Amino acid sequence: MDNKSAVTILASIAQEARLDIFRALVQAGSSGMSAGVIGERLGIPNSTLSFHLKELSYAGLIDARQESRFIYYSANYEAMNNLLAYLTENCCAGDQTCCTVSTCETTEKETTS
Amino acid sequence: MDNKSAVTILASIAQEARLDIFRALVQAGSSGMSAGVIGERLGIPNSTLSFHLKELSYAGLIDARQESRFIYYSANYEAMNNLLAYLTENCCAGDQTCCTVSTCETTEKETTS
DNA sequence: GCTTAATTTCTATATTTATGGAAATATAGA
DNA sequence: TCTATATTTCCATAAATATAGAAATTAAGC
Repeated sequence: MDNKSAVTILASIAQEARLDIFRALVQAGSSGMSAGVIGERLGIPNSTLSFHLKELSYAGLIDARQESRFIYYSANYEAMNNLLAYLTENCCAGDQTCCTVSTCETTEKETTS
Repeated sequence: MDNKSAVTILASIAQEARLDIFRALVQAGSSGMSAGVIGERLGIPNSTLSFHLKELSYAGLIDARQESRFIYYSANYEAMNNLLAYLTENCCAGDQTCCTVSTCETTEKETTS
């Protein structure tokens, strides 16, 4: 993760509608939600929603897959984790007890050991 | 944490110079850095730096304290943690093994149990 | 109260971003 | 191919944001 990528990702969720969309997808899990359902649920007009979905996709924070006539959008958890790791990198002057980098893996599951 | 607060915080670091500033302060620890040192280290003109520091302060992501003739800025780790928790809230449709919310406490230290 | 140094405010300009209606473009079933 | 539905693109407009020089302010030491 570099500065520019992080800024692109952060800008993609630094907007009320897009933050709502992203959080809904984070909570929806890997199956995601269709554009129509997202728009209906959050009360966002088609064209506006499409614009915002494109922003989030471009940043790499969400994925899209076509299924029948619908396009399903889902959170890219790996991208989210990379961003959080970048923000907290070398946190607190190396004090290990200060920062714990978050993890949120979909493919490989971790034990809390 | 609500949508608007999160957007304000995210917008405050969704900018190249400000992200650099914030990450430098995250890494600097609670002692922080003076405005002059930040500006010199990152090559940012006075007025531009002042503008960006104000944005970060307004969002609540950094704190300022006067010390002699200098103003020291430091990361507000609690605000950062709250943001990260908001982003990952109820992650992955309740799958506990998917998301682990990050923590980065300065005052109360956690054991990794 | 004067001087020096650190930081902020003022100002103007350039750039980017958000919005939503209308039209266009897919997609799949009949 | 025709039709219905889902989604995107086009477009114009409004609003917010980034930049940095110059001037102003603040704070400390003498």
